[in-house]
Amino acid sequence: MYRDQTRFLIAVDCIVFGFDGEHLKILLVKRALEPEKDKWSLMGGFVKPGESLDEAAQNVLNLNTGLKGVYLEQIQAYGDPLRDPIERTLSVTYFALIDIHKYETQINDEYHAEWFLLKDMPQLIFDHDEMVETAKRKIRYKAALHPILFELLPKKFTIPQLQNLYEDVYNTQIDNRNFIRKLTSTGLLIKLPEKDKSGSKKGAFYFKLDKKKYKANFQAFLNLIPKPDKLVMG
Amino acid sequence: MYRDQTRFLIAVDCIVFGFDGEHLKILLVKRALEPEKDKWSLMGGFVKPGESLDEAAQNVLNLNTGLKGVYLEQIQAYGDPLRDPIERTLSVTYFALIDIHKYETQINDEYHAEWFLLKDMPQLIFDHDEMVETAKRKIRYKAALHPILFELLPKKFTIPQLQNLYEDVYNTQIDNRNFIRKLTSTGLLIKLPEKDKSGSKKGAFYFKLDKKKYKANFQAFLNLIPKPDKLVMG
DNA sequence: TCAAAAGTGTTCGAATTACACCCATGG
DNA sequence: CCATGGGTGTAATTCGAACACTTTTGA
Repeated sequence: MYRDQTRFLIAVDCIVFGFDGEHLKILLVKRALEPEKDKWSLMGGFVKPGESLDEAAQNVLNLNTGLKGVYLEQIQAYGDPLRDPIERTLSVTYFALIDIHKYETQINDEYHAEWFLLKDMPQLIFDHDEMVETAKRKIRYKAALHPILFELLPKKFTIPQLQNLYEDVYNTQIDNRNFIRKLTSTGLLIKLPEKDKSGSKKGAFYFKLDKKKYKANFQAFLNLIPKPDKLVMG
Repeated sequence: MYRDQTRFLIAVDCIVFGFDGEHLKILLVKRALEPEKDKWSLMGGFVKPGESLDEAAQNVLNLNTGLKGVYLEQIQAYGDPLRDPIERTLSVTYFALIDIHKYETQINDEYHAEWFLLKDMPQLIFDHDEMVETAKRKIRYKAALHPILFELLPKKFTIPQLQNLYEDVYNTQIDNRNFIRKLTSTGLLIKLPEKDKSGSKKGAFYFKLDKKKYKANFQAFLNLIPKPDKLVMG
């Protein structure tokens, strides 16, 4: 068999993004064990026998927040020998996109996770800050071409909400007429008869995703961001 | 410390691509140890204490081929509990892009790795076929936007060579006038005075990469492939 | 001299941008 | 009635796709 080979701890760490209508946020927890106990950290956990990586990530998320069936995507494996000072641990990172409103209270009550604006999040333990940077790059890169940001919104959402989201993710201003035209040309949206009156007197129509088209066209290239060439991607 | 947690074997597996002027090829080895001894396999190896993942991948490549400083990029971690029948092993895959001609003989003489056309490569062990499929998707995805395919060519190369490469990777025909125009508009190429006469009587001018611009513009979006929207990406 | 590949320009249509006004409503 | 954000159309430009002929030279 594979004698004489070293075995290592394997962890998954989740970068959980949410959107409050204005800004992208990240969900952090206070680390429960030494070292660095009570410092802010990504939510993570060790992979257990019998768990695949994807399952481990879903379990970590469920344990820390109570959420199930969340949109998760593997980002990268981090294997620096010294990244965990106690014992060498390989970490596989995932990003998670969740509808912040649906779970906001639940999270704060039952669990001790907390949302932070990306701009003023605290420093994290180990190499977690680097992981967050990579996750931010990855989400920008991917969302420039694929409609993943819908995962951050409720089932019913308005176009101004969506535009705010894109504007925050790319830190840019988007012309609303062009944005709407491109958006409707994708055929991904279904207009609902109701309006959201919370944002303005006139109210904005709700839309929902056309699930079938969403799944069928997920790999197709979008171009909702003007001149993505100027953005630094990677 | 982290007691009561299980440790696992960690491997890296490299999907090594080369280009013979006509077609993309993949470099495979005969597996040296049981189980599945002497079956075709990706080149891989266990991660050792003190080795980062990137280092482990470079070492695997160096051990199997003698190559150093190769273009390597992490693709994905595979963690299915049963993917290795002997003992659970996490595998982190990398793709490598190398100039096939520079190393062709060396590889065949000293090592027992062998180049295969992607179209008629043998079946591989474990989940290696799936890894290759993912690597192919990844390289197509990335090369549609970033100039990584240059890594497959010698320092001096001709535009027809480059076009063959793109045509093979995307299994499509590209109009040479449009291709040249887009290519020169990137400013990445420097024309050399010499010609390559091996491909035609007239001969084709050699070009080399403008390394500075290559590095500076690596993240910029290219669009050398007509209508990438129609390709399945992911 | 001719076969075979390299190299070069222009036209057309589609897609993207820039841009300004009316609409609906709650206060 | 008016302030606020939501929603709509058009013209100008840019970008990509389609397309055919001339050049070079070794055999």
